Amino acid sequence: MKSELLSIGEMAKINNISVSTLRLYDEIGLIKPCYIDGESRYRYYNIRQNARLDMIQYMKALGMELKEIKEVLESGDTKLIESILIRRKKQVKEQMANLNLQLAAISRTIESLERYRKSPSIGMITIEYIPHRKIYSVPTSMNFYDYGIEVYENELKKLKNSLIKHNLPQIYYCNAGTTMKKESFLEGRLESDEIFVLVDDEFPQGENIKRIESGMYVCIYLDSFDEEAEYAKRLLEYCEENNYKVAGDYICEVLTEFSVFDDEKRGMFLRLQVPVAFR
Amino acid sequence: MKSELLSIGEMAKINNISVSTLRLYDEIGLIKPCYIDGESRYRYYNIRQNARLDMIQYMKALGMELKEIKEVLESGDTKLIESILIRRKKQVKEQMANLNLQLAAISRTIESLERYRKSPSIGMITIEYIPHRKIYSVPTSMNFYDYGIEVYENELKKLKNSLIKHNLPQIYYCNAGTTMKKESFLEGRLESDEIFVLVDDEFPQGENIKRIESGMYVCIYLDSFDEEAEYAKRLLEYCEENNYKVAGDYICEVLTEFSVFDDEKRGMFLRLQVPVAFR
DNA sequence: AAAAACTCTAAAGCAGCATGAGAGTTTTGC
DNA sequence: GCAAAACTCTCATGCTGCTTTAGAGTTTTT
Repeated sequence: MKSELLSIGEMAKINNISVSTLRLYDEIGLIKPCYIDGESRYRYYNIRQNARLDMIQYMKALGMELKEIKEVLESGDTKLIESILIRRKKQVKEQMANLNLQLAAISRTIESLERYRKSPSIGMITIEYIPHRKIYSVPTSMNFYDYGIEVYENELKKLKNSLIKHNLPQIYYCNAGTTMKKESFLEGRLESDEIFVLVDDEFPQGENIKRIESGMYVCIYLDSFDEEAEYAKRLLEYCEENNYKVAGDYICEVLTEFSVFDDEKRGMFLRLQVPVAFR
Repeated sequence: MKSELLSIGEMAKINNISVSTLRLYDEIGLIKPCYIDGESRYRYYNIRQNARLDMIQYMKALGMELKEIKEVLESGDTKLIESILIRRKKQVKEQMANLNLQLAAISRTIESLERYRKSPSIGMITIEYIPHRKIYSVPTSMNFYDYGIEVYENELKKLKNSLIKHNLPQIYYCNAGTTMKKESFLEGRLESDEIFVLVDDEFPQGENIKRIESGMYVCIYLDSFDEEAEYAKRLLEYCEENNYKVAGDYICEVLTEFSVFDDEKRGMFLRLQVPVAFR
């Protein structure tokens, strides 16, 4: 080895990069060794080439693609770098916004799982204070109680498409639910009114956003949509027996939904609820 | 087509997903069509399978890998989801931290390019107020002025390795520089003292971090290290002629470095500077 | 001179799809 | 009832930025 020349291994070491990466860069023409042995085909670099390699690593750290880097290095045009960087800046900002949403969603999901484990048993009736919530909702176009799960799935799709159409994050999708007018509930008629997803404060304001007021709710827990009718009836009976006055619309809330046990049925944990006033 | 069954295209459409993605999911066993025609091999789905597909999309939105999703769906274990999510949460936080650094670096670079275009011509002497700066520096172990660019490159590598060793972001690497003691400068001896990178307020505090005070500086601009000696001499002469008292150490600052024009030499834009006091 | 360390080329693998070719199937419109 | 349009099939390839592996050859160290 000549004293001024660095073998590929040495070059890799002092630049904290792998040998194969250097070979790749050679191949695509990002940085070519300054000398290649005619017989052995061994690559040799000059320490001055560090400058270029630094530049490459710097641009990479800015999130530029190798192709872009090559283009810039070949064109020698700082305007080009700038336009790429400005574009990149936008990208990064978008990514950050997405990651923020993701983080919030992950936290919600973890909480949701925790809640699932600590939750009361099926059929249990509780009286709870529930803080206010925000929902993104669309009215149901068919009463899915009259039909099967297929219609419910359809309505759910409509909700999702509405989110997509309005360019809204779909990541809230896990905490869904439906509402029913107080009157329908009191008269024992099952008539769906709206379908919704719970959203948090980070969710952009908009037309389909509503607030559900905080308050005391009578709740019953169950784990399948199939039994909603029966449990809703029990809920109503309980209110009547105890003379609780139903003070608002009925909500069927999906607390946790992890379809992990079955291919076709939603594996759920539900809470039916009505706000009550005491007298 | 049977009325309850959805073709792959329909299934794709209502779920806002591509046909090829569905085929992929089938292949890897994430979600299998509920019926496959024996002759045509056409895939048919049931609308109930939306639940599972939703779950998949939700988990994907949380940043989980398809492999992990499959594992979870097969095991049916909520603990597994949770452990994956907790891991994922850390990842996301790291990514956000990185993106923040990236964003700052991109902004710095864009500014740097702007400055490059608006900068005074080579050899021009200016008297400027320069705000305070923070640097990450290591002492030079050899006086690179006595040797060639190779030794400078070596010192630069040491600086970089020091950053890596202390697990610090390397993204500041573009704005480097060197210092020289006031005494050396005044006596016309070129003796390197430290090599540094400029860092901003987001940079973690640590042992090698120093503050360079704000103040009035006499500066001279140039575009190659090779001429530093000559321009430093001019700078000194200028101070003497005008009776400016040198008030601190000499700094050679790399304002912009884009080695785009040449494979081997650092294509630079430099500002030599000394703080001065007026009397 | 043998052993250890290094380097070469060429190919495959990774994730999560997208795209395309060429052949077969189902639906639509008249 | 039949052609055309639309859809679907399988299989293969490509994308990014590398990493890994295999098998063969070269340098350096002992």
